Amino acid sequence: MPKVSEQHLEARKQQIGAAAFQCFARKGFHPTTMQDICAEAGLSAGAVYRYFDSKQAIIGSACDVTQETSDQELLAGAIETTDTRQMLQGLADAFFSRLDGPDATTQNRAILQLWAEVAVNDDVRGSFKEREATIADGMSAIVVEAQGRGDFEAALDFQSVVRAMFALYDGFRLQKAIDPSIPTAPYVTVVKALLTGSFWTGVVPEPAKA
Amino acid sequence: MPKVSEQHLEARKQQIGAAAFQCFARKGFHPTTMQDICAEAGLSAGAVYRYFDSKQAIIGSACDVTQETSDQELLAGAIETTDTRQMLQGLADAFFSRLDGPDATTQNRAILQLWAEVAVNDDVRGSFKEREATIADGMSAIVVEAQGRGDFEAALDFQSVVRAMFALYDGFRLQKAIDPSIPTAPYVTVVKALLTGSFWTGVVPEPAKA
Amino acid sequence: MPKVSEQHLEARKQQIGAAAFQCFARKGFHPTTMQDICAEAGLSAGAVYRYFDSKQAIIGSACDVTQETSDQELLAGAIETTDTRQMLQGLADAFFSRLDGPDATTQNRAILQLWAEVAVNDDVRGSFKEREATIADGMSAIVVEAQGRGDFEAALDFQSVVRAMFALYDGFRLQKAIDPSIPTAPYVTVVKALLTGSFWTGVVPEPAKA
Amino acid sequence: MPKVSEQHLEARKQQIGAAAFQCFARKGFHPTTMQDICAEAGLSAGAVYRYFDSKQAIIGSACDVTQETSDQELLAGAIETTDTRQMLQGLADAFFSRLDGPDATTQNRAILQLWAEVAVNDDVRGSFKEREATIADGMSAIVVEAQGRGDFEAALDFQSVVRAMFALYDGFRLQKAIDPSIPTAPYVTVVKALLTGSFWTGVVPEPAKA
DNA sequence: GATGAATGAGATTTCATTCAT
DNA sequence: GATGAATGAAATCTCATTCAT
Repeated sequence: MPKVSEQHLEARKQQIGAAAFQCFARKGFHPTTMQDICAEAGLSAGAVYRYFDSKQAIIGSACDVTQETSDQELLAGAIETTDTRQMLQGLADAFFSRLDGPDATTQNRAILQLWAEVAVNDDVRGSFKEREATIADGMSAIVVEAQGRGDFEAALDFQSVVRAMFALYDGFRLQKAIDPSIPTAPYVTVVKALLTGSFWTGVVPEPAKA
Repeated sequence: MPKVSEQHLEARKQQIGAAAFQCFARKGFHPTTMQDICAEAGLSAGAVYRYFDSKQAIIGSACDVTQETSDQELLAGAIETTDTRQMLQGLADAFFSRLDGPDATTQNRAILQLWAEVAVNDDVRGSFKEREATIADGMSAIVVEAQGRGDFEAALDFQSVVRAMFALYDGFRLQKAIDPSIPTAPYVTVVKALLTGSFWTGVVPEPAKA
Repeated sequence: MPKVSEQHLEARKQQIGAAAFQCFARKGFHPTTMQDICAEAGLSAGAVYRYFDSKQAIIGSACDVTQETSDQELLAGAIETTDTRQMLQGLADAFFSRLDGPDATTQNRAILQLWAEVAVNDDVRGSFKEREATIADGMSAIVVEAQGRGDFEAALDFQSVVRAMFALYDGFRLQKAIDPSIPTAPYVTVVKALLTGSFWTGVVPEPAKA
Repeated sequence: MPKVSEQHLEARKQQIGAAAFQCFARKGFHPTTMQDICAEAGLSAGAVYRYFDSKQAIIGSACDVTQETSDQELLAGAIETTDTRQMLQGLADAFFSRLDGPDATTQNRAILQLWAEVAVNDDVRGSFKEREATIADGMSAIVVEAQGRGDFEAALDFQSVVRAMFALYDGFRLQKAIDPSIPTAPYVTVVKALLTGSFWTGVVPEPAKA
């Protein structure tokens, strides 16, 4: 009966992964002990090791899980919208709404751990960059499109524009990880204003090349 | 002659702190062993423990050192400029130039470690938040001023504006920590464009409530 | 089946405690290393720490174990005897016979370590005094009884009489700890003589208050 | 000028020895660190090592110092008294008065440490036994004399009698080390009573072999 | 002679991992 | 499949001792 086994195996991995995730968000990867994970998962050490080869493997798995996989879908939906402003606002709402969920703080803190690990651990950096690249590609397409439509200044490096969008998201996530009481809504308003031209209300000089 | 001793003590602390900083940027706080730090500092374990009570103390010290203290000066200089655009551009140049220094990558990676630790370790969170608050206050003054001058949309929550500025900085730092080859200049151009109204070139709707 | 586990746990604690006891008697508490104890117990460091939280805990446990618990029974038996002389002789035989057992020297040396520790370590002093008090109470009852019967000089402070009895026991134990070859029997004879009036054979003056 | 040097050297040794003694009484030999001793003596580590080769040497020296050297004189004085009772009372007063001096507790606790060490450390055992033997010899002479005079039961093993006297002294010292509040006077009364026949007031049987 | 910074061996303790049951 | 006792390498930290100044 490989089906049952398969399912069971997947379920257990899930269970252990979720437990580990909690622990990691709470204490960080390295201070978390296997005992912590076992206790959180309600399993014995032996059991955990049946499903994961090592603590590193659990960390690796947690790193993979950490990044939302639905990013793609959000982007795919967005690109069909041809009104740039509307699309940006939709995207912003979609992305930032994830920072207000019930376990957003857990998520955010775990992601901080992930970033720190990625900066330092070659094993997880690879897949991290890959995933980032995928989303970045999706965003790039959107940015280029908007530039084509004449909504974003065409002279700007589109990759840097994508980076700025990422930064506005991740940088805020960082702040909420450290202080979860920060309200999301007014921040999103500012982000929308920045991206859609209602932030700066002063004089705008003639384009560089006049 | 306590002067000599005092100076020596400070110098050694500096030396050990710098060594630890390197290690932390390279491996993270917890995977770094005292041996690593001793080797990097060229000292024996006993010597290191004459200057720091524990590894935790070294981490704490590194966390304090990590944040640039010159932020204040930059802001102090900026607030005297009354041309908002010019001021923002100056600020952006000043801040972002720090991400291209010779050991910027070390700095950036160490800061990732710091963020991760702050999210998880009450002992370092306190002083971290304090320092952040100080800078945030400086920025707030600038933002409020700019809103007063009619350069930033007055309806925007000024705290959120500050957060967005932080995010644009820290979020990019995160990216450079993970991939140091990213060029800073085009990103700074985008940031300036965002903040000074030359990013969005499409139609700008009438203010929400006209 | 918690029974097995419970029993196992107790057995292991016993085993480790006994091993530690040997080591302590051989080298003293502080010069004994955990390695010594592990080796004596035939266990790894990790195993030992599953049953005791720290070396201090092992010392504490050894201190508790060190004092014979059967003292009470001896005294309980004694108090039923109404012939003071016979009772004292029985008690002396019972107590001192313990100084000639196979591992009496180990015991004696361990007790020296205990005394030294008690004088210096608040943590173990408490329970030590408690246990001593219990035995002292038992002895006191006997002494008061004997005074009531007119066998011991009534004017003597009964607590000091008890102390003298303790001293005759512990002081000899001290000697045997240092030189185990000292024979017990002639010493016991002297003790009996002292307590039952056949030691001093010279003139006895009239009682103080004549 | 060897004289000055000699004197200086002796003075420093004294100073260090006294400091060490305090520390030992307070914490025991092994938990006492060289730093403790240096601090107590008001000297640097280097200075201490100029006068003592090692910590062991300091312990050894402390062990030598610990035992009162005036024992001999007391005994020498005593043996000239021909009234056994008077002599015993004088001896008891002389010896026990030492347990009430200002730093008697320090002394007592240090001696506990010494005993524990002697039981365990061959290096100090030798000189300890020697010194004990000297005093024991002095006491033996007194006891034999008293037996000759018909004051102590002649059938008793004189060495065991000496041991009993030691025990009454050391055993009480042990008690005072642990609880310094115990009063000495009533105890001495009991000791005198035991040794001079006024303790047991009941019927005394005929000598074993009549 | 004196200092006290430095050494480095060694002590205690933890924890990822294994394996007999 | 699951358990959890056992392992032992490795980490943090201490402290007796030395030696340049």
